Amino acid sequence: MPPLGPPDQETLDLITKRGVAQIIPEAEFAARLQEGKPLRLKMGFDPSRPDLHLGHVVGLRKLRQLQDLGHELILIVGDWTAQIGDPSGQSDTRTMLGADDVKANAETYMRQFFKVVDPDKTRAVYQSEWFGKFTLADVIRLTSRFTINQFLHRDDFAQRYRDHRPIAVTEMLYPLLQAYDSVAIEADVEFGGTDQLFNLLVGRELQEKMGQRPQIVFTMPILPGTDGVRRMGKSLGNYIAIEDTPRDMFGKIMSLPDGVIRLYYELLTDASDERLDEIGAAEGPRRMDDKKRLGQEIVARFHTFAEADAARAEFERVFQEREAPAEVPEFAISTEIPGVLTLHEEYATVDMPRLLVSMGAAISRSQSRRDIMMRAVRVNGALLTEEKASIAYGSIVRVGRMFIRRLIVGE
RNA sequence: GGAGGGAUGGGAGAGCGGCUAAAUCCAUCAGACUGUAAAUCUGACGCCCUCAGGGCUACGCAGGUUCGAAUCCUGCUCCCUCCA
Repeated sequence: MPPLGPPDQETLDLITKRGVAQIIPEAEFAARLQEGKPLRLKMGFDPSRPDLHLGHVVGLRKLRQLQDLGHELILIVGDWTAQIGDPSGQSDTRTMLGADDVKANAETYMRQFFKVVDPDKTRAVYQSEWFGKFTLADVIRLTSRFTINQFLHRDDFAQRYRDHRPIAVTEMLYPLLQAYDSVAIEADVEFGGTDQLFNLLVGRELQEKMGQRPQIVFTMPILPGTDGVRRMGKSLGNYIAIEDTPRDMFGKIMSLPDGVIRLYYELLTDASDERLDEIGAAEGPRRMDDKKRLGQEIVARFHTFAEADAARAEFERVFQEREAPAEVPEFAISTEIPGVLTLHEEYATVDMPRLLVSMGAAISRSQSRRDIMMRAVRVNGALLTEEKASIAYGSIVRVGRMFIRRLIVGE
């Protein structure tokens, strides 16, 4: 590893300005980068939710940039905090994950994680390394360092308190545990979304109280999900997963409201500031082209360039030209399949609503009927209006935009 | 320990004896349009059937009152707030 030199101004700007919400205190962060030794970068991870999406990638890219300067990432596997649940989420009671589940989830997580972050400069540690040994006395000592008043200032708590909505005692513990993690690993910088600000600051304060150099707090903007409004999150169903197929990843990006494209470029790519301004100002077809390029770039990062190009071509073909995709999944029919009435030499007579359920196009016959009534079902491009139909083998059945299958004869 | 409030469809949230498969909003799905799986507009949105009609389930759980209950009563379970 080359000796750590201070970053040049350009790199420093990229790290501290681009896709950053707040660095506290900023001057000190710059100073620490000049110290010439690897900083310990801290990032937490909730092992009950091992699926990474683009919202996480914003932070991971930042970590990567710093790793490339020689700094070291310490990933905290939050096997204890996961049981509490972060207050910023909906307050659902969590069940305790078994050690095996945690481990399996952690592995899944790492597989995705290292698509962005450098594994050679990453160390994963489990909270149970220190909390496993914690005694009640330790807990009391820890809690005694803060007041309820401080915690009630946290936005989320303040709001709920004002609205007379519940705040669980354990929720108070969450920031404390997270803060103690920083002490345990002697973190130099902790990263999180802007919603994490409070927790990160508690860590900073606790370190100071315990005689350590307080960590820098580094927050990043929250990436909106595919609805363009709410934060990207698995529970909200508006996420683009790192492991989505190229087709889905591209499609989901195309389904983003136009208004957030610029932000996506800003938080997820290295596009120059000039380019960002262009994107913000683009109108008409150019806007769409920017969106397609974004899709390609992101698909390429998590898959390959070839797949990215293919995803774009496929999208244009299927959704713009309204043609059948290059590869249509097949569905084999036989008399065993509900909805198939009789098989003839070259065609089959079918009960369409029932067949569509068998094919997975709809969850119930009622739903299928509605689809047919709403003119959403086509066979080889021709609108299907009757429930009883004769369909030639090899026909392409399409329901809406997304569902498409070729019928073949199977055993 | 005391007082009070609540549990309704994927979510939020109306309804408070029949006109309620249950307003409205969000989400979802479809159609039109288009420059996209953008935006906008329109429509659908429990399940089943021999389907312009019919049937069966459904408003925390279990009973009850009633010709009829998400709506009233009783008992349970769970949740929340406030006061101490």
